[in-house]
Amino acid sequence: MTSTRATLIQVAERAGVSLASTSRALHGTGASKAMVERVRAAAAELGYSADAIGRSLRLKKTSQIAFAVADIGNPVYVEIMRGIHEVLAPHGYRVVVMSTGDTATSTAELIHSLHGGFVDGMIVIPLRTDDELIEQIGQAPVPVVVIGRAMSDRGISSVSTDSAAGIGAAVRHVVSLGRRRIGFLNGPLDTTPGSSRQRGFDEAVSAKDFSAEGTDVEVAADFTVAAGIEAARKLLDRPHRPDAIVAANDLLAIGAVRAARERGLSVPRDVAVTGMDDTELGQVFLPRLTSVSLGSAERGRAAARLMLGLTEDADAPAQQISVGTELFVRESTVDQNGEDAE
Amino acid sequence: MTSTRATLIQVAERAGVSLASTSRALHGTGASKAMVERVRAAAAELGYSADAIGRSLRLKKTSQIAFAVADIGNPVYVEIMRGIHEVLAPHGYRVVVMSTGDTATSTAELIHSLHGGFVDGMIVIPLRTDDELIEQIGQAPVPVVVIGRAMSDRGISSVSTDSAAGIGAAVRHVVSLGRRRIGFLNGPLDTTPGSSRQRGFDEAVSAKDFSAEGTDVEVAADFTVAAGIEAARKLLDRPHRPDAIVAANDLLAIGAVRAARERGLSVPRDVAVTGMDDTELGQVFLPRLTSVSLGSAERGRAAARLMLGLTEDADAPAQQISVGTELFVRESTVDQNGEDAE
DNA sequence: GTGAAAGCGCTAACAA
DNA sequence: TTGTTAGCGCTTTCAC
Repeated sequence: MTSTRATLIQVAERAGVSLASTSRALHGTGASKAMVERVRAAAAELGYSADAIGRSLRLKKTSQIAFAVADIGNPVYVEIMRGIHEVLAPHGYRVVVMSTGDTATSTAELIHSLHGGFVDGMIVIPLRTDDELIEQIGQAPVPVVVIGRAMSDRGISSVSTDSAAGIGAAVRHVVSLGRRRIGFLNGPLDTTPGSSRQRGFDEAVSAKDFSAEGTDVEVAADFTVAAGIEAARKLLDRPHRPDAIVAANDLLAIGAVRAARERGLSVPRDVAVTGMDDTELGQVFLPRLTSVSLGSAERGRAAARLMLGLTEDADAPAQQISVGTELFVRESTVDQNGEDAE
Repeated sequence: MTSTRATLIQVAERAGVSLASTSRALHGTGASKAMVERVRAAAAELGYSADAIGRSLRLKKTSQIAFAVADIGNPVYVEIMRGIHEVLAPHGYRVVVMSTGDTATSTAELIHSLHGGFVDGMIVIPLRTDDELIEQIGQAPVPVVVIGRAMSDRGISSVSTDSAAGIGAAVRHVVSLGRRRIGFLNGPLDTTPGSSRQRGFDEAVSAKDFSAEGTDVEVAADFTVAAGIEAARKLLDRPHRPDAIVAANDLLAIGAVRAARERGLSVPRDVAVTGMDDTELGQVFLPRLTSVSLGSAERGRAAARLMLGLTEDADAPAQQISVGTELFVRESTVDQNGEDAE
């Protein structure tokens, strides 16, 4: 950790040519073969690497994109980040992680911090999307892509997924399995995911081909296993116990499985359980969770691609990408071979 | 996304004072109260925010720290990153995520990229630590903190954890439960975690107070559930089947539970299983996994603190922090109330 | 206490 | 093709 970095001026002196020629020979165009050769050699001898800051100042481009999220650590967000990184890294962009979690920073503050000019754009997953946020994004000095609700009608590029449709798929799946009473285990209704999933359930059970006998709804305090256990107990203790529980995410679904086991109920025999997000957690759970994938990595990739477009033309019209959902059927709804399903 | 950012010069003009005074009034010292007032007002009117790049160039400080890891997405790494972020963010540092995963970039290349000068330091978790890597780190133009093996004797600040001792704790735990035959389910031996955990197991079973009847060892192809199932099957199919399996991480432990269920064995009654890393995955698994915490978040925090020290004095002597391990006893070894333990 | 000016490392417009 | 020079936005000597 002792070596000092060489500057372009030093390379120029070493090569015995001008600063401009040196710059051109290394990055730009219009340098003779001999010049390139000469400068390259000098640069190599000095172990030269272009200074990112000097370059940024001149080019007005940081080659950095921020990824802002409430709680880095949430498996779904991590998966999204992976997708973002996968697309941006090959284009020379670095990903700066910003989190509202550990400091008392709000999403609005994160967006405001963009005025510092340390990134060329921001991909954000807001917990709630209200008018104030939309306003904030409109004021942002760099392109912002939102993952969550569709917002292109408000002039903001966004990536969404039809979680409502995903809930519908889960409901139809358990009904097709012959389940008669469907419980819906949702998270807080005042969140974006909570409200859209509720809508999905309501639509699914009011469809004319919905053939089950009845439904029950329980709202957990948040999207965690603990809250899921709590709420699932209530669901299972209803006079007419559900024989299927559609949960709004995998953590709630795991809570539902636990609550069922507490009561000596077998999953999926007595009660089928579905999750949402298709996390690794759910995939290795016992029983493996039937879950609706919202294409997390793909949402990240899509957002990153939108961002790449915006970095080229910040005033391009707002785009809107919807990533499809997919139901993965596993042991928590279908006893696949009887030996390890419960 | 249309607003343009004001520069310090504009603020100076607006306030009708010099550039120097403006800068001093906003950040520095030695400005009169009236001046501060005046400049603040002008800055507020223009919505001024200092440009991070111009500032960096002048101060030779980016306020960014890189976090480099093979595979962002690994839950353990995510937890570490959370710890890092938690410590660095309040100090005004941003965290830049670098991953060797999706591009063909090696750890060595990531370290080399530090010559670009876009961060003030790097926290890295190398997959393998050989002499070449140590050499590379010695050449790095900014402070580097390694999470993994202890390396302060090589002049590199590092954070480690005694996973060998952790395996020992797990072994003693199952023995204290009265288990007679202990199986060790390890991951690849040519990795840093694999080799130290093997050492831990060997030491534990050769201790003179080790009172079990026998041991078996199986090495999985990698640290995943699938590989764990595979290797655990072999362990369970031995002539003298183990009544306890100590796994080298939570994913392998989950594989062991699965393999046991396949054979109609009950966990923990027929076979007790322990994991390592104490991931959320293990905590919500069914049965909840007894696991040895290696203090992931704390390792991240410790590394971040070391880094903060190094940013103040890059030539300070290399420090070495060891984060303690802790055994969390849960349902996979102790049937806690009979109702939901398996 | 305040202002003028230099310069961090780089690229690009302009001149030769 | 090559060199000279200005300037990106900022902080900090240095004079006053």
